[in-house]
Amino acid sequence: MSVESPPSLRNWQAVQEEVLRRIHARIWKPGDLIPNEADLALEFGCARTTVNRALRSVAESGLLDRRRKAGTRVALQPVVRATLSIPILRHEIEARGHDYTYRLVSRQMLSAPDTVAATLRVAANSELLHLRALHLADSCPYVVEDRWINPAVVPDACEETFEHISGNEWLLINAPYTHGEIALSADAASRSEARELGCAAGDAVFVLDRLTCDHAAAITSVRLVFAPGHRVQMDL
Amino acid sequence: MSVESPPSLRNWQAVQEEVLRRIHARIWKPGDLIPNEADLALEFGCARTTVNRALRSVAESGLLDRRRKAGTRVALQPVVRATLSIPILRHEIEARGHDYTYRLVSRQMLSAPDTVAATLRVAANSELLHLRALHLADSCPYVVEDRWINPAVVPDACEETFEHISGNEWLLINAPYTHGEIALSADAASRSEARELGCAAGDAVFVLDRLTCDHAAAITSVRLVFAPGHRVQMDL
DNA sequence: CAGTGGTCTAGACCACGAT
DNA sequence: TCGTGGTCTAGACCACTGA
Repeated sequence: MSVESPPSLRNWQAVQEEVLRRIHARIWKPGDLIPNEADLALEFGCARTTVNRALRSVAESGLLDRRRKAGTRVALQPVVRATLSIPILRHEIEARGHDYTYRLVSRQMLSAPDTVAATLRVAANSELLHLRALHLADSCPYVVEDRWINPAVVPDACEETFEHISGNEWLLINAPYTHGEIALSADAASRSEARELGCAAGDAVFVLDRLTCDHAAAITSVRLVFAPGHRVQMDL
Repeated sequence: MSVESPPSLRNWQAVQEEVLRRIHARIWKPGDLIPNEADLALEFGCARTTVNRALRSVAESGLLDRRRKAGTRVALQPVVRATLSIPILRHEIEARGHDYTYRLVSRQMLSAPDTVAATLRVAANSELLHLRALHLADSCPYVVEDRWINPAVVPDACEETFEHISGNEWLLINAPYTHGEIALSADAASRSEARELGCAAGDAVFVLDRLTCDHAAAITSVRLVFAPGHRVQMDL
């Protein structure tokens, strides 16, 4: 008597695909309440756990809204989420098939300028380690790295010359962080950046500012200024 | 006789925290092989499933490398991953506490220029719907939207005037996609962009190019040119 | 081949939160 | 209050892949 008895979907990926198909085919429309996990498990012929895994995965991608008791709804306005992978600069350059060169421009202990002190949440005029370096791809300037390191958090950094390894790479290996912030923007190249990157002052450059922290303490802040034409790619 | 009997970690978040703590405290160093799931389950006093959930979660964040038979290792060079949320422009502006205004600049069926045809993977000279619009925050230009829509995939778009709803919002609601690509870059504002954004030609502007597809078919490509000073923020 | 992670199951209890 | 998703469990089988 049953109207249908489709082949069982026995793994969570198959369930996920079917769910995506239904959303996509508008069988479940934006805003619609979809059946609960137990019912879907019955329909699909699998355990509720499996349905849960599939729905959780779809929800993480933003297409479903799930709330206890309220049930699961197709998202009304799916928020586009894209994951940006930011490899170590050397790897990024080598992965593009270029030769990587690193050149340290300067390394000094400096009294923190106000803006930097505020960003790193240290007292004004604290002594910080400042690095400026250039990363090159096939001998062409690729990015300028301008970095402040908080020696109170990573004292070992003061022992490192940074002549043969970049702050970027050294810190990623030696200073695990718990959280941080990234900001992307476009800016006009300053005179010094232009000189280092081999472009004209005022040229539009892609800028990445990053702050990484270990619990409450700021480890380092960095400003990466990429040569004109740089693109960051992501998949949806 | 047992050397230790720490309180059980009974949920996967607690296990995850302990794992992160050990990585962070260098108890498990980069490159180290960590105990297998069964052993950890024993140690933590929970089911292997729970350990699996925790380790999978940490691995997704990039701090662990997991391979069958080879076991789980602390990542040698953790790749930084950050998730970028790209809301509907109207929501983005309203979320910042500004009044949102939308202004359609032009809407025409046009023969696809070569570069656009290549991007959307349609025949050269195909008829495409082209939109150009301005999104304003508190009456200040915020972003220029320049969009090409493939009517073969979303025929309904031809019925829409786009005078009161942006392509950005209409498509997100009416044209579910399966995948896509995003590219971020910095560019110099063109003469027309500068006029529309109220800045000077050549000013550095942040640009987001996006292509969204439904299976094999390209739905739309869009170029968003943000007013100077725009920043995109992400958390780590 | 054998050890590891990947997954499924059936059942259970719990936390949240809409009503 | 009580239905829903969130999670844990113990056990099982499987897929991959290093040795």
